[in-house]
Amino acid sequence: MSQISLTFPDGNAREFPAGITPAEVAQAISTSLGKKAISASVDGAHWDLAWPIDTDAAIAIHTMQDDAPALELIRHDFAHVMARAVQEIWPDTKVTIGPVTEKGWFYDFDRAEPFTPEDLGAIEAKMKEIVAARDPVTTEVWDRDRAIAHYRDTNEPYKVELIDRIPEGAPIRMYWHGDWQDLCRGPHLQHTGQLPADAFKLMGVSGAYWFGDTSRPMLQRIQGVAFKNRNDLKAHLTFLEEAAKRDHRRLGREMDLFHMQEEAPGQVFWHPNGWTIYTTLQDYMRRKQRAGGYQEINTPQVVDRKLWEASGHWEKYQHHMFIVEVDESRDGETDDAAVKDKAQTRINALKPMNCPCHVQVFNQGLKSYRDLPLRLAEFGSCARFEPSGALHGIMRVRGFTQDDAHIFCTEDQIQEECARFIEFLAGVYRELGFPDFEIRFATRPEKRVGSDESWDHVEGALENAIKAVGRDYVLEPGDGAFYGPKLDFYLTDAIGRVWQCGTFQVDPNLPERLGASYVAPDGDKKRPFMLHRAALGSFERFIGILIEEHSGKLPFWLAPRQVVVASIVSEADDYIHEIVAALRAAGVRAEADLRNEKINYKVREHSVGKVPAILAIGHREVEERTVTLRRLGEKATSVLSLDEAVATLAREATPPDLL
RNA sequence: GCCGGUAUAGCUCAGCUGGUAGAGCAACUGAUUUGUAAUCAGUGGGUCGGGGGUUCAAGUCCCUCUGCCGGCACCA
Repeated sequence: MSQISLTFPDGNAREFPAGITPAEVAQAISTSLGKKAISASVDGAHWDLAWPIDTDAAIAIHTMQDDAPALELIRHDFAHVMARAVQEIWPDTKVTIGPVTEKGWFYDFDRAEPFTPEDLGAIEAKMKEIVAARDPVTTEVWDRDRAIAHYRDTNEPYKVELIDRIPEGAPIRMYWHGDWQDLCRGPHLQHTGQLPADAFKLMGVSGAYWFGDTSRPMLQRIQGVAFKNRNDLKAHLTFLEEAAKRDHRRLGREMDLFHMQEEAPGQVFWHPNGWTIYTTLQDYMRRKQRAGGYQEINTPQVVDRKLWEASGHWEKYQHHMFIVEVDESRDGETDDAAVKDKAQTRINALKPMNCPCHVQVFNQGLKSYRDLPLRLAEFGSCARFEPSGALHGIMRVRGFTQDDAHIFCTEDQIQEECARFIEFLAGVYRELGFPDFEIRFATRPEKRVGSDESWDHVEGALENAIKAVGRDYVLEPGDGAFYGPKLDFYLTDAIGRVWQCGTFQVDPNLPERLGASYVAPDGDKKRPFMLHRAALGSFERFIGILIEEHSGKLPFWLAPRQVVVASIVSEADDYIHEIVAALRAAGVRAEADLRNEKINYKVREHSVGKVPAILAIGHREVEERTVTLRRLGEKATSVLSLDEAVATLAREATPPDLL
């Protein structure tokens, strides 16, 4: 038998007979490692202890101490244990796939009857039995025909499909957890008793399409989470509870920011507090854009279908548009049948995006190459008929306002404009408290318009721009629009969710369709490029992210209610009016709380309401012309003179770009 | 859009196998003038999401529509 050389993490190499398994390697190193081993890395691949190694390789033996492989095995084996439990309880259930997810796993099933939330308890109980049984996990490689025949016999059509998807030459592995058998690429633990029976939880049932294919019947997905021990599970469940407390939908109600209702699904009714955040943010963006060389415009909401036909949206995007039909004969308010016969209905659509309207502005008058780059910005209110299942608070809505702009420029100006925009966006994000963001670079898709030379040039411009400003990017090959590449900018919020906010798209197509042109130096008319870009994305989503990021405790300058001046005794009322007036004159959003309540009550109420500063005023403050300041979330208080307090708070109320 | 769940007072929720609705907080009224996360007492408040059906009787059972929640799909 031939020998192979295995190199360990410490750099030492040892000879072993070919076909040795990691289990045997671990045993050869020491009996205790042989007992503790759960899997291995072989040339970087996660390797089952039972798989033979046939060639020279770098090897590392993993134990439960190694978090990443341990968690992967735990979650993966739980997926199988759950599928086995389900099939033991409901033998008519067909199994499909069950991959590991970020905190656990899911497994999709095909069963006529829906799983109920109550069923989850029964499944969990059965899973614990399987763990307690300490059933061995074993594996074999089968040939394709045998595997297919097996799954035909056992009436598991999804597994047959899966085998068809396994590329020629790749091993088809069968695993057994006790007597229960599944097709799986592995690796796995050695027996079910290695699973922590007190560190998993089934989280729910939902629908899911087989490989995302909406034309197929829906499967039922059961999701679970699993950790190495009970404490980690508890920590995760606590984290979920905390996340729920900072949910913008909950805080939106508690802080009286906005509401939504049935008659306008996916659209926001902003209350005074919420609208204060919105306008403060908008004022900020307006100043930033002006400083960044943008000119602000405003364009119509309701636009005749003719424009959408010209832009291509009518053909490609109609299902997402709110269509408005207007009978123009209504003008005369007549009942005259003859007039009604002549009635003409006109079909309009609410704009789902601003770009076609911006081209109309560009097209007015004659543009020269000297006008380029021309940067037209609009806080553009858009309406999109998003599918009902996509709606989510104010993060995914049907009516929203973008901090949109379109830059009309020449091909040679794209790189410079892209770099400028990335710096602009980075500055905005930094000032808004998001110094870190991710750029995803989406390149040419299969179906596209334009020559390869043109794509080469434009993609190169974007890549150079990213490099020029010293940023990294994640490449998303083939994800660009059919007319040009794009950059998307992603923020991660305080609970780890990733949101797309900013975008930068290169578009030679729409200027072409809508006949935009400029006069070039040689006197010829040429097509400009159009760059679609947004930094915040939409005010609605961005405010939702801000709320969740800060658990409602917004930075002082953005807080809708900045200071409450609360009386301890009613003799302080006159002085409090004076304080409030002084703060307001200095640009601070201040209000008085003169109610006949104890200071404890007021402090609690305004703390719950996330007011960043409370000034408590009693006899002492009146006499000394001071204020006692208490910051949100802090127990300590500090005494300041009135002038000091106004100066300090006024400074804090100043937006970051004006400091 | 699809699968599942869900809808009771302003909010959070209770209401068992059908017998015409309750609590806490909030609101309102009164008393209390109070020193940093809930002062006390009293009062009012709900066609139980909409529509239809079964039944002597429906918040409760059935159908349907709508919204919301969790996923899937979508987010050129």
